[in-house]
Amino acid sequence: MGQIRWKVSDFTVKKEPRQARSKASVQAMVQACARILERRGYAGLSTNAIAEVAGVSIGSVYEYFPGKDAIVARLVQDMVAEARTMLEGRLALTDSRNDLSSAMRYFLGAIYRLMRKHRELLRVLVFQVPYLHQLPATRQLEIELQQVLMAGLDYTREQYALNAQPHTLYLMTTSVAGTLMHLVLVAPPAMEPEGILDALAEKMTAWLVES
Amino acid sequence: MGQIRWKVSDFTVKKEPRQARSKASVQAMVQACARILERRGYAGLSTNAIAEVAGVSIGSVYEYFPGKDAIVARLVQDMVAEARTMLEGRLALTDSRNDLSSAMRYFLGAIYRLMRKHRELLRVLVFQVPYLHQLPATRQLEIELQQVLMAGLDYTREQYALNAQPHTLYLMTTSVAGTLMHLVLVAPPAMEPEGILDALAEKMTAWLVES
DNA sequence: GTGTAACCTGAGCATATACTCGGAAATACT
DNA sequence: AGTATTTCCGAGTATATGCTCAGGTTACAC
Repeated sequence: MGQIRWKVSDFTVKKEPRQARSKASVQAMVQACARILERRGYAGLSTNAIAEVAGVSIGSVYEYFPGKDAIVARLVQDMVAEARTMLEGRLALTDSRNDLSSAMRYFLGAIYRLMRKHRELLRVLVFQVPYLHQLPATRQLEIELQQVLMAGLDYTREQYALNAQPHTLYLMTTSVAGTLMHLVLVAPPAMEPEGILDALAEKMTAWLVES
Repeated sequence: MGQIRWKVSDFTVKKEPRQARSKASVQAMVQACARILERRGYAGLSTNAIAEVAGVSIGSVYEYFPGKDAIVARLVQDMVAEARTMLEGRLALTDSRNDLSSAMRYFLGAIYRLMRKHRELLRVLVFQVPYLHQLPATRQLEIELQQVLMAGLDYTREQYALNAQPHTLYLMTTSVAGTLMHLVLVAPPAMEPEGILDALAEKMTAWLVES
């Protein structure tokens, strides 16, 4: 019963790199991890492969990570950090737009482009990495996205009379996530994403205003 | 580039079982596969483990399947078959209801309960099996769900003036999928599903009528 | 009953991957 | 320059998993 559990110790670093040389090595391992995941999938990820692609020896890998899962966790952590800074920047720009619908559309577009940029890597992380949901970085991303959304709502609440039912926010996030996931990872390229994002933004703002 | 590819030969049976004895063996292997996936995850799935849990020898496994992936494919195929018969039965009942909103709610509830029933297995299949989307059974399920939805719409179109934009159907399916996935696989049990399904059904019918 | 085909067995081989460890090389410190 | 610390190396070991094959057992047709 319940999901299979992983020890947190599997996801923490063994030793903190001190010199610039070792910092570069660690970075190379994480990058190599990303490239292998993109090209060979999670099943094709091994510590030996990471060492080879990163251009370091297998011994160095175990000097800083207890295993491949810790490297994946570090990779996810870095990606979440990138997403956070990017979304914060976009949100600052969004504030200047006083139209709720266009602000929503702008925000959706930003998230879509970010996901699109890491298409293959995201596909492997979501559909193949068993412990993704239990990673601290993943949980943190969910929390922060929630906070960003709430902040945006609080801001626009002063201008519009938003009447969000308790379930509306949940339906919004899960619906948007489902559509974006399908659009980026599953839908054929023939499907025009911009028009769909337009419609999605329109529907979501309608939920907020009319609910 | 693009996703990692699997050969179709990896998913087909090696030899068709003729006697009742061997049919039972094959069924036992598929069941064992399901139990192992639920309890140990995809990483814990091996042909040796399948043979042991199924109570047959490792040689018998390779008599009928080229590898574990073929057994997983067969398992998915069986689950899709179960889902199809169940949904067809429910759809027949749905026809008798003339209220669009309650029919939608009824259908969503049926899908939710079916997913809930196979919670852990579904989680592993969706989040860990790399080739799930490329399985014939998976693609077939998507097509059939689409057809079921279209049929339901055609039926109700005679009673309501449904004005579905080209993107509305896509947004509906992906949104519902996203919400159901989160509700079943991610959301904490504390979250009350029935109320959320109520709200979801209401929103979706609103999309169909007002769009 | 006898022969044939289907079915089953499991020890064993090949391969891949995780991970160690003794020691060399580079860097920092004084 | 001398010493300590950090970093790196990679052959080697342990283990797990995929998969084979020669031979035994069961079911069925005649």
